[in-house]
This record gives sequence, structure tokens and C-alpha cells, in this order.
Amino acid sequence: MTAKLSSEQRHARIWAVIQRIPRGRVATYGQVAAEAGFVKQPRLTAQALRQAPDELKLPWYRVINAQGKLSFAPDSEAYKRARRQLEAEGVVFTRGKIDFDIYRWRPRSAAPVLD
DNA sequence: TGCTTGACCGACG
DNA sequence: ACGTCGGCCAAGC
Repeated sequence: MTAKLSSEQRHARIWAVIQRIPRGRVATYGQVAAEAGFVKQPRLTAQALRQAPDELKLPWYRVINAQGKLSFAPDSEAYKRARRQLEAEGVVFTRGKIDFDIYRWRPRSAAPVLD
């Protein structure tokens, strides 16, 4: 049976994943969605973040786009706040971008990869 | 019900 | 490096 997840359910799963991103690391919208069980639906992450109540105090600034950049206009308050926070955590921006090789979050309990 | 909008993404030219 | 396009799918109107 096709028991669809309620929007609360989807958001809760995504929020839980975002909560797991450690200080000084970042994850993409797509990565978060996949980790929450929604492969190829990065927009769900964006939506969950938009809907997220402040009380959750999510590390929203650790979620960035697949280009390694913040998804805000560079002159916006959101951009400035996010960038300040990340830099305070030790994340370095090079020409406005974050290097995934160094800062991408690699969750442990992912599917075991045996080659 | 249908159409538009998004804190997105990957492939292409 | 950069714009465009199609895919994706919940929300809002």
C-alpha cells in the first residue's frame, strides 16, 4: 500500500538529517534529501528549510548548493549571516565557494560500500 | 483542476 | 565559466 508521508513527516526526517551535520562541515540540498530517503528531490530540503520553525535552531547555514555556494544573493542578510557562521566554524571560502573535498559532511551510517 | 513557483541538480552547448 | 533545459514534486492560488 502506498502510505504517503505527510508533509510533517517529510520535514521531520529532513530536519533530523540537517541536525546531524557537524560543526565545520557542509552538505548539499541533494545530499540531505538523499540521506533522508528522498533521492533526487533536493527541493524537498529547500522546502523543509523554508518551513522550519526557528525554535528548532537548525544549522541551516551548513546546507549549501551543489556548486559549493550559498543559495542566497551575496548582498542579502541571509548570505552574510550564513557566511559569518561558517567562517566562525573554520570553513574557508575561496572565490565565494566552499571546497567539498575538505568540508563535505560524510555521514558514517551510510550504506556500506564494498568493492 | 491547472498553472506557477521554488534556500535545487545534472547534463549540454 | 555560464546560461538553458528538463526533471522533480509539494504548495499556493
